[in-house]
Amino acid sequence: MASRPPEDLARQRGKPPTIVDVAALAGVSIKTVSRVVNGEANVTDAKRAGVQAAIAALGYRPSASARTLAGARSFLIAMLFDNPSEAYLRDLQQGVVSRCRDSAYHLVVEPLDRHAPGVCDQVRATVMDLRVDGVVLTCPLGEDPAILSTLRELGTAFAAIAPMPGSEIPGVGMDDEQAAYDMTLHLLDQGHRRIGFIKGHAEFGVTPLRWKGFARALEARGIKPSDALTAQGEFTFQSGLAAAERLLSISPPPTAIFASNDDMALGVMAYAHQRGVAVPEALSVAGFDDTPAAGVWRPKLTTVRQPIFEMGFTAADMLIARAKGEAWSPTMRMLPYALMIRETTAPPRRALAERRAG
Amino acid sequence: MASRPPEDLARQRGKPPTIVDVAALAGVSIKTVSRVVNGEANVTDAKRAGVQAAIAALGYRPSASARTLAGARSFLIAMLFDNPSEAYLRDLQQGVVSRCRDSAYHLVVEPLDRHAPGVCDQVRATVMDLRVDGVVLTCPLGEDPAILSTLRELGTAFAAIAPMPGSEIPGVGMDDEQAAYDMTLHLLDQGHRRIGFIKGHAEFGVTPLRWKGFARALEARGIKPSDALTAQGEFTFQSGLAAAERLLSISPPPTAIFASNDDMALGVMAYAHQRGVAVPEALSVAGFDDTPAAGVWRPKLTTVRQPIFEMGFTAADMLIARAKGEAWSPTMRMLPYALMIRETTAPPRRALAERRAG
DNA sequence: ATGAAAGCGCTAACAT
DNA sequence: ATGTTAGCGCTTTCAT
Repeated sequence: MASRPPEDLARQRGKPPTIVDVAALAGVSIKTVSRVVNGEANVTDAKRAGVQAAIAALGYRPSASARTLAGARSFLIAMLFDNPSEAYLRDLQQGVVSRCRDSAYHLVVEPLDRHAPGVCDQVRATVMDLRVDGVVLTCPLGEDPAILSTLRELGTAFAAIAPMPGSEIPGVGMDDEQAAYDMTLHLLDQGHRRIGFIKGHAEFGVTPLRWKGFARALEARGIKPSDALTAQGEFTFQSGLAAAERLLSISPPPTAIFASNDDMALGVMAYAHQRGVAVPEALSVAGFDDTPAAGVWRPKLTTVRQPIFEMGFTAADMLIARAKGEAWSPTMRMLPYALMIRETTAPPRRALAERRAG
Repeated sequence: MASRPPEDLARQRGKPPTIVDVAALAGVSIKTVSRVVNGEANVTDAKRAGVQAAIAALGYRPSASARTLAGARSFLIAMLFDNPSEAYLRDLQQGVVSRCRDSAYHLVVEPLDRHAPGVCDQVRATVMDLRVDGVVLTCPLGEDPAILSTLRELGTAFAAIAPMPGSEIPGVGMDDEQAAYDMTLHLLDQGHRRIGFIKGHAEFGVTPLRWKGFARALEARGIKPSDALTAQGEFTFQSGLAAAERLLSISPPPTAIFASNDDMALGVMAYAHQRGVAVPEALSVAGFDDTPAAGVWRPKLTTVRQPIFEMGFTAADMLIARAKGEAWSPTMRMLPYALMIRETTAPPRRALAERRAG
């Protein structure tokens, strides 16, 4: 008997169209359809147009599984994360997905607990089950030796968000140190001399960077960074609040506090509120990130705008380009940041008084 | 020549192990390996153990693509969303992924703009590219006719988060109306009589439900809900702040405000702070959701705890069960909620004075 | 510039 | 209880 029975009829309704259906409609071989779908050369314009028409008519979309099995790519990017900031995560996801859409890629998310015993197995499972084409490592996962070595062992491409500069880890970041330097200068320029600083979570690579930028700016103006005016935070609202409590209890208290991220800066503002300390009149506050909340709270927070969406977009771009076989330069790309000077920073009272007198 | 050349040697390093490698190592056929992997019957304990040992030794994980192509499932769940609350989204994702892990399933995320012209194509692309086994519809997507019909057309199973009760949409939710009723009763019991209410975004199904619960509780105590004390919100901090401004400008002002979600309740607190209105002394505030911020702000927000993580978990569970061929009852599952009575609700001043007098 | 044929790694249907 | 065989829908050679 013939080896292809009522196949084509059976396809009428039910399962989605395949490359065979498209080829039949367009009157070409499946290889030509494949060429058109993948934007390859060696197809005449007429045939290409015909195939495209057939694809549109059938609403054809190639099966990612079949492509994965036959080819070498899965059309899947995985994003690994263990980060406390929901807003940060959302922006990143949005950036990655936005890049994925143009190339029929999709984003698989993998929330992790980096201190749990089974993390590496989790990572291995995701990569091996899905054969993902690349992995986006949300900070601080790009600094995790266990995860990094798991990925390298698997031979999976990855791009870290804000990896340590000079660490040779491919990824996307910004100049955290310079940004912190700039923001500190802004505070200094307003006349602040006693500036409190809240460090980020110790496990994040950006934490020492932001601190360094802060300290360098102080020193540029002949001020020695003081331990008393430095508090350890964890990038959470709660830890910012606690740090503010400590910082504002010393005397004389700082006239400004620079927190290593917005969530902590918001915690500082909440504590100041509680204590009746007026912001920015009695205390200036600066943050880092420019989360949605920063622009919405009153007074509006002065902060550093991180290009989070763009970082996600760029990381996905690197990974997809590599999967397509384009040149892969495992380097760190730097994106521009911006100081968002809003309402929480102003000259300190004393400086104000002196200026009036002067 | 023999038809299987140095295949097995070539596999030494490089590509991941396949079912053939496992079968060879265990000395069984690939079908037996498949049976073990899929937990099917008809394998002796000895063989099963041998296969499991081989799997462990090789670090074998079945290729999802191959399984998809051969079988009928993709081991992928997609989550579609267009929701303003980052914290909500994160909890949901965590819930879904947590259920996925036991079954080698993974989560694909698809942020959408439900008012954009191309949404349905986006949905179609995700489902067709990946042949996802199920879709989680984050509210308010479970009420979007266009998305719903696209999914039905595609024959894709879906579970909505908080679909309208009685709408026949399968999913997971809680009794929003009853929860709002309970919270309102709490306010009433404390002596409040003039209670402001901030409605949620008009496009969300829960919005009229929460309002109804509020109104029903008022009426149970002989109070007529008043338009003047009702404000329209959009589930954002900003809209809560604006609503508070309007509500607190009428005279006499309400002694309590019940916001339809936490972000808006936080906006109310921020406005009250700005105006020097003490919470809860001069104004009680209640929210809905129990986001992380609710337990961390001072004073801590009284709110309704939504089982968001559990909803995600359950939705994934329904979808995975269906994909496995288990019984699929396209119904709405109800999960329990809880009142979190914290620090932002207290008897109103006048009531306090009366009690003292009494 | 185009196509034919051979798998990719699995599961399903059917032996045994 | 176990194994054999035929695809799933594509991409990859390799012809033409």
